[in-house]
Amino acid sequence: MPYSMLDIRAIRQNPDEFKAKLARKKVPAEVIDALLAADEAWRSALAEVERLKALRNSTSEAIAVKKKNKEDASADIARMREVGEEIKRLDEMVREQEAAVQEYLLTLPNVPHDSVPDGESEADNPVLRTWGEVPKFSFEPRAHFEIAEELGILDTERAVKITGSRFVLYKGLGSRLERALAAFMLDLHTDKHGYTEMFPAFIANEDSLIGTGNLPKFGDEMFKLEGLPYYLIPTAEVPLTNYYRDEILSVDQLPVKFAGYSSCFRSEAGSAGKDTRGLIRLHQFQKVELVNLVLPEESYNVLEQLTRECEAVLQALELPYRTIEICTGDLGSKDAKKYDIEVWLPASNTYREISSCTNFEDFQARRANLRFRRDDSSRPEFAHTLNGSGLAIGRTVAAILENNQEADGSVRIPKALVPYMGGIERITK
RNA sequence: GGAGUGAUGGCCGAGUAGGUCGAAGGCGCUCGCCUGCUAAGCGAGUAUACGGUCAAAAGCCGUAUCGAGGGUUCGAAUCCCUCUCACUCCGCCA
Repeated sequence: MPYSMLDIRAIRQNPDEFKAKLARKKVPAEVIDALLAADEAWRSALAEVERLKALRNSTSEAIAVKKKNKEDASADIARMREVGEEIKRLDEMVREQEAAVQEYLLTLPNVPHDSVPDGESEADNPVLRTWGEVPKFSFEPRAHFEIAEELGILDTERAVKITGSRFVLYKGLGSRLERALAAFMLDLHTDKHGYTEMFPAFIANEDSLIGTGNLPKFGDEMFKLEGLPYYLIPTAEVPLTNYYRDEILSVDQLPVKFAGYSSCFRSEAGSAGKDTRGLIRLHQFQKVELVNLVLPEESYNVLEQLTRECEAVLQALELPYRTIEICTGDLGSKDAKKYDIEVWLPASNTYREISSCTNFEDFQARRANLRFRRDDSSRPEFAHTLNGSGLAIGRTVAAILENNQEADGSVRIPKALVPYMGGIERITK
């Protein structure tokens, strides 16, 4: 039952190593000490209550024998009645201590991989590679939301009326473009990269969200259904990673490669005032997400491969991008190592995140109890999980509109997408 | 939403007047034997988690687990309560 993101036994054996590694994620050493103290208290209470339970079990057997032989067992029964009370009391203590240990383990962040560069913030993320030519315009490039409104393919005002701010409504060829991108990305990943297409429910339960690491810490980043233990998924990562939760896979089932299309819902708590216009930051956006479940020894190779698979989408769409490596100061709580892919957005004259590719190692697998067996006689091991956006569709739309805009306000459809647009090569007024 | 039935190990499936049941039996699987291929046959083995022991693994010891949680009891797969899920029928519905 004890799910944990970190291996408590490993922490017991090498507390200093964990303190040092977690210090890179700004976890004070005292937290590890407190965890170990709670763990010690839990284990000693557990040892005591198990000793009493063993006594009760053996005595109960003796009572059964005595009764069968018509002997008097009342002294044993009276004694066990007291032992039972003591067990009840100690069980309560064990429960409390175990909950305390779990609380620590569920809220501690993942350990960053040794290769992750040190850094304080996103400003310190090294650029790994840059692809494509940044377009030159003979005019002042306009923002995607201006282009889109003028072309009549996006209606933000009415979306606000219908729902509220940070929601949009695609219309006409805008809607078609969304649909075309989803289909194109899914086809690319299933046909070229060996993924299995998945279409999950957009609502997940609490166990699933604990499994991926969204709960208990990040509940306020999601929309919860009122009165129900359900949340709108913030990404298809949640259903896809939890697909094999509480299961033991055989080794020949690995690697698992799922490509899932879904809407993604985010409360965007704490982002007031940021990216308030356009398609960059919404409460709902669509995304094709890639999830990999792999052997531990392969996960870092797979991370490189996964990143290339996501980059392949931008290359096919002829959109300039760069790939950066996330430093310790910018690394997410769940992440062991992460690359971001950033697409060029001419209107803001900057690269903007359009995909994150992350290796969680066994962090999620522990929480989700997702294991595999190397062969029939070996013990189950935790798999490694990875995911990457391939890609966020709203931001891809924004990138196409801005990079492919023309002086007359029209927008070129990337060649690879034309078949998905029913042959339409250009969106005009 | 209404009525009913059910939930046991990888699968199927025994087991309710509480007692040595982690749980019969079968299937599957693994290893070995045997048969000049295959099939059949014979023998052995075949859950998970946690704690302890150990440098570690194996092994060994202990605890827990028969949908989940709680209760009764010296003792619960078996009795009681609550919940969840699945299936069937009715109603409703894209």
